Amino acid sequence: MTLCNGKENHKKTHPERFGGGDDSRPKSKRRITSFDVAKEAGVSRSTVSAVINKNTKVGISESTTQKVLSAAARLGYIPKLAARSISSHRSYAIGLISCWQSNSYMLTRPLRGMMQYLRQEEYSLTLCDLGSADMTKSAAIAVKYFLEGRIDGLIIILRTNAPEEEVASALDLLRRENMPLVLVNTAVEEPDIDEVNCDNLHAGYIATKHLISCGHRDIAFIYRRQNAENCSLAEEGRYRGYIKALEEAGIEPPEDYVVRLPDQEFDVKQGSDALHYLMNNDGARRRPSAVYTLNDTVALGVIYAAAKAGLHLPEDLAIVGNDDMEGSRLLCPALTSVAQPLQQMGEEAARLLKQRIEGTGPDHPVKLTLPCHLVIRESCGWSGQAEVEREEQS
Amino acid sequence: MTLCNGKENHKKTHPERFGGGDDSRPKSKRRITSFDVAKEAGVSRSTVSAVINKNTKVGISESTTQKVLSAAARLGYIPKLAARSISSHRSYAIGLISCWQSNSYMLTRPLRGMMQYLRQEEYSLTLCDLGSADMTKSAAIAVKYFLEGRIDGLIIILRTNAPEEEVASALDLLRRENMPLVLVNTAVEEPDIDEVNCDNLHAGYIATKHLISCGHRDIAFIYRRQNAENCSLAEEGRYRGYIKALEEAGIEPPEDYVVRLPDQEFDVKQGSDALHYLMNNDGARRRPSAVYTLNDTVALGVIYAAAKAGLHLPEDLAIVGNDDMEGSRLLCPALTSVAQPLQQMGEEAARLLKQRIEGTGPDHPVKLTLPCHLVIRESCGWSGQAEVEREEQS
DNA sequence: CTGTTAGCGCATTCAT
DNA sequence: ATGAATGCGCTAACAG
Repeated sequence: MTLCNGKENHKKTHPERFGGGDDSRPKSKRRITSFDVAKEAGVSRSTVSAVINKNTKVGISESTTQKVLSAAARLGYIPKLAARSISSHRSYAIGLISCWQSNSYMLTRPLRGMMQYLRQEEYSLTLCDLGSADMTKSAAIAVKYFLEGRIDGLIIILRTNAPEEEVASALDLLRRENMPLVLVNTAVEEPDIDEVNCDNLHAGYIATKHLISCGHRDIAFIYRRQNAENCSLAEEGRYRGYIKALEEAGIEPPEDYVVRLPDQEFDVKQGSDALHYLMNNDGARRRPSAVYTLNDTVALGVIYAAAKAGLHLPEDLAIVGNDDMEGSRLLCPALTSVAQPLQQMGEEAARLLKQRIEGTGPDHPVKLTLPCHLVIRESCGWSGQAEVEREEQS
Repeated sequence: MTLCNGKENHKKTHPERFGGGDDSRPKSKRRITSFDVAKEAGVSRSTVSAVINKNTKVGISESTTQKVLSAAARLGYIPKLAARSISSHRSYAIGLISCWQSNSYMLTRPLRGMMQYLRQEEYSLTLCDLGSADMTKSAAIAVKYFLEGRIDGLIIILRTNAPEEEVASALDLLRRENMPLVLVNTAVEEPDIDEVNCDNLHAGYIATKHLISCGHRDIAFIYRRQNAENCSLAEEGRYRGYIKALEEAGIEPPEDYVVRLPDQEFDVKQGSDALHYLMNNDGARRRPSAVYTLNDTVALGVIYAAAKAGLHLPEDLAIVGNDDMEGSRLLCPALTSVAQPLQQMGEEAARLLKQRIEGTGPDHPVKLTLPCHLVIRESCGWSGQAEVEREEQS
């Protein structure tokens, strides 16, 4: 009878899979348990458990620790997670919900950071739901996993434009079960939950400041807001940074250079539309000589439209994007863009969640804000160096 | 004392999270167990277990089944996975290894199919390793998860150009533990393992046939092979389809129109290089009027290079890509491409794996080959309709 | 500092 | 067709 394999007709179906490997790694019939390790090391099972779990509450002598560890290694002992789980009430797995589709860099980059961190911490990552239109449904899945004991906590990667009420009701569902939670990219401030964001105000600030450094004064800003009250923190932050940089340079924030896109999926077409709007301005002032867009996809649309309108970049129009999307460096001209530390955000989110799960976190909700930096390429005609370094360090 | 939450200093740190939700969903101190359901339904625990697990081996009367089900629903009974796991030797989770980076469509599209299917089958998905350069390392992680009892089986999404020996040794590691396995995108044929692929021969065939239908006879093919012996099945298949279509049309396969890229990461630059090679051909024959490339990224490079060389697409050069990458429809001209049924491949892989885990699969290894279809856009100048439909149905 | 005892919640024999 | 007993492998509270 083979381990963890209820049906043995595998043996009949794939005889090749059972051929010659048995002598190289002698498979005992029985699973190695903590009992075996205890016997081998000449101690008790609870001592083994304490050593394996690095339990500091009960002091184990160094020599005993080594005895147990070497015995475990000798026997190839791998603790059964289900058994640990049933008595420790932990699954050593965390769940992930992303409001972004599975191919979005807003998911994949943080994901890398999470996996890297969790692997070294002996946690695994279970996908709950990706790119769902209905956050409440996603939350329900996570709740089920939590109640089953599949996951110990949850990271949620939010969209900046997620409907406020939907987020609130989804979070309530999770709070009700007292599930450890960390939010990445918070759209709405939740005072009682750990959050990891990047410094969007600074993003808008360094982007705009760079354009000013390149000699521009007529700088447009393209973003999106749901409505006057309910705008996403991320985009509003970038807007405020844009305003701040202009004001510092003594430029009056030009209201008719600010384009508010309708609230829908980002698309290159939105960028084209925005540029057309800016070009056909009512003539009260010059057309902008530079644009900062809330992301690179929209910037791509601006580039397309500008090329079609016969504008040469960056001479006729300078442009800065946001997010440093893959592919932005391949554009003509290669796009200057504000990079978010997405991988690091994922790692920090995982770290915070682990602390919450294990109760080792601070007594107050943690609000992490990580710095962005500017990736300078060709789309603004910048040729300097010093400025670059200064911005990147900040 | 709250459920599944060892530390209660949460209560101290986030008092808001414990405020008013308690009356809406009365949380009993104790977890609802099968014992409670048995008592409520007036039956025994084993009956509850049999009903919940739809165990057909032991016959339960319809009326008892209903009694149990309604009692379970009334109490909000959610079986503890760890407990089920410890006695059933199943985790109801499957693992995923992808040789592709987390943002690659070769991972994300199948992933959608898997998650959708697994959710309805009450399995969860645990990420083992994504985009690792070292498959043996990935396999070691999966083995650990399997031995811990975190996962019941594994789906591996392979790269077409993964080194043969590395794949073999990684698979040996997995086979040795007798782990249920399904391969997506097999680079090397493994006679004893279930595999899901798309019909790459047909992909090359319909792409080339389409170009012939557009009136082209001088058709180049850009692909990549590691060496003469060890070439990936996927790319070799596309090559064979290309040859087949040419031969059917009475065109002699032109050896100097076949470009073999060096074995490295795909890049637009490779596409540019390939076109330059084709353009500077030794003059023994005309330059090709059409190109089929093994994927859209390389096609993008060809488009760039063609534009720089002053060629107008599709008049001067027609082009068909492969994979129908996101963004290919946004190119100028919008790229005609062979689409793989990646999402469906993921779903089928999950289905096969579940069968293997539960021992309900066929007695022989399953080799699924799913059809590709051509997505016709502007890059070949095609204006017909009938051909499109025909290809898509095949 | 270490060993003994007692569950955890479920699936799975076997009896009935 | 159903119920009672047994064990899965581990952790945690205790006693020594």
